[in-house]
Amino acid sequence: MPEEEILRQRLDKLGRLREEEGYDPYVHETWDVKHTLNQIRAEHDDIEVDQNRKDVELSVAGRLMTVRKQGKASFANVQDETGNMQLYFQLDAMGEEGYRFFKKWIDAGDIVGIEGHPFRTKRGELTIAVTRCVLLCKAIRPLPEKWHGLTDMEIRYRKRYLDLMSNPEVRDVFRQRAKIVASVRKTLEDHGTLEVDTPILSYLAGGANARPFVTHHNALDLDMYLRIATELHLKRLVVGMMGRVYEMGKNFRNEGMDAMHNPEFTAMEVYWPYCDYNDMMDLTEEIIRKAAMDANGTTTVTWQGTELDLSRPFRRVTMVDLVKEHCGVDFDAIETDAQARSIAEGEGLAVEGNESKFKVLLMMIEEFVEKKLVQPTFVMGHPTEISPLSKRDPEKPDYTHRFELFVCGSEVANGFSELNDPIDQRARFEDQARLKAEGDDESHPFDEDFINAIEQGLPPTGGLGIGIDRLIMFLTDSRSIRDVILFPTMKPKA
RNA sequence: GGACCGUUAGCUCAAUAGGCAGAGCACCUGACUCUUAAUCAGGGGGUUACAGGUUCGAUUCCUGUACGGUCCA
Repeated sequence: MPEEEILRQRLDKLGRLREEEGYDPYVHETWDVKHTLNQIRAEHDDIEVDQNRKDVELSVAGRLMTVRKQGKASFANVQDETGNMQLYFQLDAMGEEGYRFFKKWIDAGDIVGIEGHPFRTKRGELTIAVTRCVLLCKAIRPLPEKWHGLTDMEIRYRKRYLDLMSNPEVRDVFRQRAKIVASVRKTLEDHGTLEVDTPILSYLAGGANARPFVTHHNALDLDMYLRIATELHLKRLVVGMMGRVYEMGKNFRNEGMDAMHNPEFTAMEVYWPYCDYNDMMDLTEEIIRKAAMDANGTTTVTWQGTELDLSRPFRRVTMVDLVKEHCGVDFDAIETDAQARSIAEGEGLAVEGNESKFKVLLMMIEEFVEKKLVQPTFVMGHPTEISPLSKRDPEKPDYTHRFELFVCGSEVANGFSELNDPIDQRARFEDQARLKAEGDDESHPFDEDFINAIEQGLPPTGGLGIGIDRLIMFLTDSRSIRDVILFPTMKPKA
């Protein structure tokens, strides 16, 4: 049946309901919901077969998902946000008029208010024996198939409301998401960290190496950017003596989409003055462990068949040591860039042009190591060249006190001791500007006011960013980032 | 960006060595006072994603496009 035909039929029925009964299903504003369905299931589990507790008055509301109409007695299943329950409609209990109205006008997909008593059928199912059924809202589009649910991934993402109503387990993922987010906030706040809001719309998109989305402010006649990170604003707050601060919110990066990337995603960034990257690694572990406990009640996680043990300390190992371990190459012994390039080529890596040895080190990590980091692993010691905001390792100034956390081959967190030497910071930005001039559109922009801020004096500070969507993916065993974002970015269909 | 796969009724899926496009759910009519994927009887519902090509004939074969999925970069 064409969709318009279904709509036409339902609109026709709606018209007849208004005409013949003088009943408008869209005028209702409230229903006194006294019980949720799960609550009833828990409280009246002791009712025996064939027993009807007429002394108990129930009042619930929800969407009818299946309807089994018979002559003078019918059944249906109603769903609310906690679960679903069978309803028993019986002429004798509802009265002639109430039963007739139900049978003639109420259909699967409609929203109803129900009053009745708990009882258990001969087949043993806890059921509400309906005394009153009020049509609170009429649906004029059909439900997805009741047995298989909605399986078409495209429709599930584009019309999430259909996915949520017909696949209850999807709602559980987003409940877990809320628990994880709350848990992260609680952990941070337990450590005296203040939640703040910094601009999403900004005239400079810094704090990470990524291409921003560009928009335009008409009144100012100014191109503006959606933020790619919160870092530079949060560190200004530390300069301003706000102490420990964090922000959890959306970042936007103008890049490809796949199972791990959505153009808009949720990140949490936190900055603690007088702490370093080791403290941030400790904090990362604490946040993740507590989130797992709060969401799942355990620190053992299975993601797509791989068991992850979050209870043990996460391994901490430098990039140089990882390349030594996985490729047998000692970068500390490499003198020149050319030497590094030829070694990488010997390992089968296509190195083009004049990559520095530090860029080659990064490429080797990405190519040969990252995928193998299944259990949570802090990769440390990133080259200064690729870390324009990180403090140098005083022992090895070409490297920084930085880490990234990898889980199942994916980056979940990134943190470092913050660079607070304003002279060095200016030089790093100048390097980035040079890269930009050479055509690198992911180079970090030069932010003069940020330099001014740290010229005022940024205390020694540890900073950390966590990819919240990815963390949620691992804790909810979700294959794609789209499964943990309610309305993922989709290309328009037509 | 590349490779592969998918797109048939609102939903879940069939079908043809190239020959009238089918089922279940949902929808409409009727029967039924313990059903639960209710059942029974009847009915309506299709530009087979879109655009071309080959052919007497294309949903099926070919080319392209769109959207989606999986893997790779």
